[in-house]
Amino acid sequence: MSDSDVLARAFKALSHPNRLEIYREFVRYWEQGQPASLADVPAGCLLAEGIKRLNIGAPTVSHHIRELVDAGLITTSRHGRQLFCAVEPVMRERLRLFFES
Amino acid sequence: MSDSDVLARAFKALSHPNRLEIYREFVRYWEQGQPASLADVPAGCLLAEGIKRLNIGAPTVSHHIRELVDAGLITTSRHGRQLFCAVEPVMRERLRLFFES
DNA sequence: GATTCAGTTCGACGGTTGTCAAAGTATATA
DNA sequence: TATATACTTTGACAACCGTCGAACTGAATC
Repeated sequence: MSDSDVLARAFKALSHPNRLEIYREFVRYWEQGQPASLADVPAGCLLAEGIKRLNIGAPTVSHHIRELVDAGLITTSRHGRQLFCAVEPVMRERLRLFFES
Repeated sequence: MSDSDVLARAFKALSHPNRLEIYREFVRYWEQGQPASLADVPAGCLLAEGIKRLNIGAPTVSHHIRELVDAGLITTSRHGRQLFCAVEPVMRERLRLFFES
């Protein structure tokens, strides 16, 4: 896959307002050094609020998250029945560099 | 329009490999301090090569350029019958900052 | 083991997108 | 004025996308 294809795929993943908002929510947690779960978690790292506000169903969120993963923008890990998502810093830096002149 | 909507629209404009390649071609000229024309120009600032290689028709290129303009990524100016395109630095910087942590 | 919970997969539907051919517009040139 | 150039507009069509409801999976809890 060419460089342009990789970048275009990442931009496509961020090209829908809802998906972009989901990514931003993960960035917020990531900047605090915490992964985010899709559901409420007792101790601090709850994600739900930002995503619940979007008013989209669970299947749609699941679909969006897979696109973010496939584009290399985030990674996921499973703890019990919860899915935790974390920003992929290498791709983030790669995208930042694309806009640097 | 919200911040996320503006960003999502810009990412959408860059989400297709052909359109991304067109934008990159403009960036190349812009970094040399030159606007780029869609057609061959005798004196240096010819754009054609990069875009011709994509093998898409003129109507499609025209359509892609309008999307880049509408997304605020480039500006255009007309000189005679040629259209010159230049990167919009403010939007470029805004996108760079989005990926800065 | 039955039930709840957190997320996934499937199938479907309406809306959007990338592309082209054909026709159109506006500017330059002969 | 006639012709060529450099796009643009229109209309069409296949492919793709975001969303949902319904059914499913696997892990926790009763």
